[in-house]
Amino acid sequence: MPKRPTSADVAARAGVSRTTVSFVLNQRADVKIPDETRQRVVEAAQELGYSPNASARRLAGGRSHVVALVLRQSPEQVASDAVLAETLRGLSSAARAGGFRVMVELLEPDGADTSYSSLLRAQHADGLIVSGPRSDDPSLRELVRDDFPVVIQGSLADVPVQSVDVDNVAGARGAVEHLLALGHRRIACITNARLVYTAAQERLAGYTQALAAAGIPIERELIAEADFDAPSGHVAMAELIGRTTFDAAFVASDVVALGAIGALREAGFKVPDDVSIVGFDDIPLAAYFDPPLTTVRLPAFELGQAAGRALLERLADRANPHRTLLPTELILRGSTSRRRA
Amino acid sequence: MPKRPTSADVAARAGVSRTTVSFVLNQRADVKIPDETRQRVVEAAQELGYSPNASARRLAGGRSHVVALVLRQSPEQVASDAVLAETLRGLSSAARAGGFRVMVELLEPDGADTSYSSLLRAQHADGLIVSGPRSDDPSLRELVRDDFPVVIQGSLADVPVQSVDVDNVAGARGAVEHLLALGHRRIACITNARLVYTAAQERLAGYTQALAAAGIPIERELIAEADFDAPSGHVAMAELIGRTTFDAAFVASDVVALGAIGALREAGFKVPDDVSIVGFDDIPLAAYFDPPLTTVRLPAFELGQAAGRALLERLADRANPHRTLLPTELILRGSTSRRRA
DNA sequence: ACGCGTTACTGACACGCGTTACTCTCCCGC
DNA sequence: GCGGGAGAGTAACGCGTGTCAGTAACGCGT
Repeated sequence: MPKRPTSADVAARAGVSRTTVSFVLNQRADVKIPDETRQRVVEAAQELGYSPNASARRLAGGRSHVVALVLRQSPEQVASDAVLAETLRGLSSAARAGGFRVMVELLEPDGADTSYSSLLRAQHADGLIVSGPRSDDPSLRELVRDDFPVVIQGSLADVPVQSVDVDNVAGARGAVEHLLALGHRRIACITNARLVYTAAQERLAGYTQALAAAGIPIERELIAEADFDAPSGHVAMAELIGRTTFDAAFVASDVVALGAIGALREAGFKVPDDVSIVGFDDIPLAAYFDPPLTTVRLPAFELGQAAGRALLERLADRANPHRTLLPTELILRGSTSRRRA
Repeated sequence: MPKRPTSADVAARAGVSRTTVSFVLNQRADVKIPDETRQRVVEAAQELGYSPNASARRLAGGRSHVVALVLRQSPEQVASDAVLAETLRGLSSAARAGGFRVMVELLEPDGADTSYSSLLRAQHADGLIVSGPRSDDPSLRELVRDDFPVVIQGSLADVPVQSVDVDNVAGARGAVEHLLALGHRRIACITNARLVYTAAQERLAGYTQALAAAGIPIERELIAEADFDAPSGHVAMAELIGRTTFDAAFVASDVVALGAIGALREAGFKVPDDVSIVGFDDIPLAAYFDPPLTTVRLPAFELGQAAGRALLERLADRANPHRTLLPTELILRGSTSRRRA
């Protein structure tokens, strides 16, 4: 491994001082450097293959130019999170645009491993994006209290912190309204996760709002909880089938919906002829389910990007909205049809 | 944001020198410090909520204790890479065990954006794991030439660098042998990606090896190329159907297989009655396809972990094998059946 | 000749830590 | 009484950069 050149090497080669090198390479507008000198420095740096040492830069500058994405989810959840990759892409894109790099911190589930706060305290990162937070996360509250730059991806009602999320309520409401418009009246709901997760609560709220607006009473027995993955969707749907009847279901996650559709098939129901299904997320495979899944598109890339931008603005001390909600879009495919006469 | 305490603050509070603080907190075995003093320092650090500044540490120590994962894939590829999350988890787990953190660098596709080499040159990271490399990547060759710590996840024939991968050839061969054992003789193959990707080449090689071993000639028209996602699988299968006949197919990716199954369904073929299908990857949803997909399990978590470990060993200058191949496992589900008499 | 402003730079410090070489004290053996 | 060694700890340097205060040279008006 060859010794890396330092700014002093560049300075020597260009015949100027280290300070000048710094000025030139950082393009400081408030210092006048003639083009001729500037040129010499740039060339010298080029020839030596110089790139400034990140650590030294951070130490001197006080900022790391790194943002960290903290994933506060269980392994199963991460594994079945079909949109994580897209979100990460969005975040990465936003970070890059601001000259930041991205770190990822995967936490062990319900571990006392709240070590991620050390990311900030050790200045490993300048800011954090916390995904899938639980309200019972003490170190998150602590960070917020100490006014560290944190953006939550998701929502957390009672913590005063900036957050970015998709409009789960409106998305779910739209999905159910679609089913209503098709003439369905007995509409079941399978949540995407247990109701300790706010996203699950919100999507359920969208469901109840839509029904309420249509003057349809909410029936407890039409609602079942799933838990992120397809197996839980299978179980939930099997329960519903054994418990009551319905001619449509809003399943608040495509992955869960796939499991649910399997249960329907096993019970002899056809989708959408016997039961219409609307999912949520629009994972890439949803269009290839059998039947192709009507679902609510979650703008995953944009979500990551919005979170990144929000954090960067926070870091730049610019005022910005406390909460950003991204719109969803209903994607019509083959898993819903008009209620049979 | 409160001012963070430094080691000098801890030293003052404990009534010792900064050096002693450093010795104690780094648990240096070669320096004798009485327990009583040690205790005082630890307490002082605790009370102040001290955590050492990562940048300063790196600068002084010369190592960043960060590894970076470079994803050299197109957005579509990343989005449909169902195992990325798992791989990341594995890498993260290995890194954490070694006291490292993980950075992620998503590259724009075929961009001249080879900036990731700056990750190392700027000492942002101590080592790199490059996923999905293309052989035509100049900056990768450059890094290898300069002897930077790089581990490739995947394979790259003519670049002398350490690599970790799943045994694609054996996995594919096993899949096809399974089809042969069921009595199938006309077996089609749809690749998981274009053949510029080595993984696609290898899986295809497994297919041809299995056929060759069974004394079955390879027919060009039984082979079609897909491109990571379900739509491409749909197209590829439609082409095959229009071109020839077969009673089984090895589809070298579950995601692609889902698209392929859709095409079969549209053409009026039943899986597995008319055509048996074996996939590859065992994505979490594979068990919930209709029919549940027989496939080759790719140990994604272990792959990430192995890559992380390999890199860490490299960084510790320990000798280690040049190439690690992880075994796959054939998962039998419902998409394959014995050939009809 | 002198003051003054401008241009084009540079010297030196700060950032927070790891680490080497060194000091000081105390005690032990002779 | 004195050399020597172990124990306990420290001063000081170096890592590579950003940045402020400062300076030398020069032009220009009077």
